[in-house]
Amino acid sequence: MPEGPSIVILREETAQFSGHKILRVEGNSKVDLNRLLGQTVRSLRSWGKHFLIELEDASVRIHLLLFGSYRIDERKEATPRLSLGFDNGELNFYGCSVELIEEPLEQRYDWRTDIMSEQWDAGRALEKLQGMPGTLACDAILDQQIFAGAGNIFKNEVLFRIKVHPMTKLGALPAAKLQELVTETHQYAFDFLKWKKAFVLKQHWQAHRQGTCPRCQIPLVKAKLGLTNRQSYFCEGCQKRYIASDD
DNA sequence: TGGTTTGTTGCAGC
DNA sequence: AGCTGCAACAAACC
Repeated sequence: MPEGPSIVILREETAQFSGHKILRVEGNSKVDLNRLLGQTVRSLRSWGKHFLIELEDASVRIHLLLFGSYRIDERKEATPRLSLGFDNGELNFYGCSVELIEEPLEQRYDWRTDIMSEQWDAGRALEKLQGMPGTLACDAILDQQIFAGAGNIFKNEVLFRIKVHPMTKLGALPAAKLQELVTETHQYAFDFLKWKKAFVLKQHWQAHRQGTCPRCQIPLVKAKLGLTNRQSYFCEGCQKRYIASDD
């Protein structure tokens, strides 16, 4: 469920509720759900992996984390974390993080950082990356302050596409490769969206959870690298580990 | 069958 | 003080 393109799909699937009043609220979320009752949905938005329900005097922020799920006009057996009833259907969330945002969304979120947004600013991302030469490539792609919406699949697929070893420091990358890292992360987001909608996302994985390099036909390396302890899949044959001059 | 995992936070321990 | 690593959450997938 949870990477940026999946949240865009969630936003599209729930568009029917925009402009409708919340007639019923239930759920085991710790936030005060009563205050949502009677409010009209101003807009349904997303920022990175965040799904945002903008109401009249607050917004609800849903983060599906790793295992979260949702149902539209149907229910699962489990108790919903948040269930919203409208005059034209219902929206149920399970196993997710729910938070209330009191301030205006424009104040909280910078959509230039969201890889799925029309306001995505590649130049700004590049500047941020240039300012952190010691950061590993595998950590940079997971940084939500730079690529909001990118996750572990992105990390593995983008580094494979641009033929960069996950342990390469940004400062060691040639300028053109750093630029490629930005453009391919953005490009992969829309490939992900297209393939997920067609139910063929996994078929297009070249490195993530794969055993053999499709370019070199040698075994891929599987290792937990970087600050995040997330699994990396990469090819030691074709993904180059650039070395900085001061290393 | 059960280990793994599209994620993040908070806290214990050092 | 600031880091690291783990628990917690909770469920589909191979």
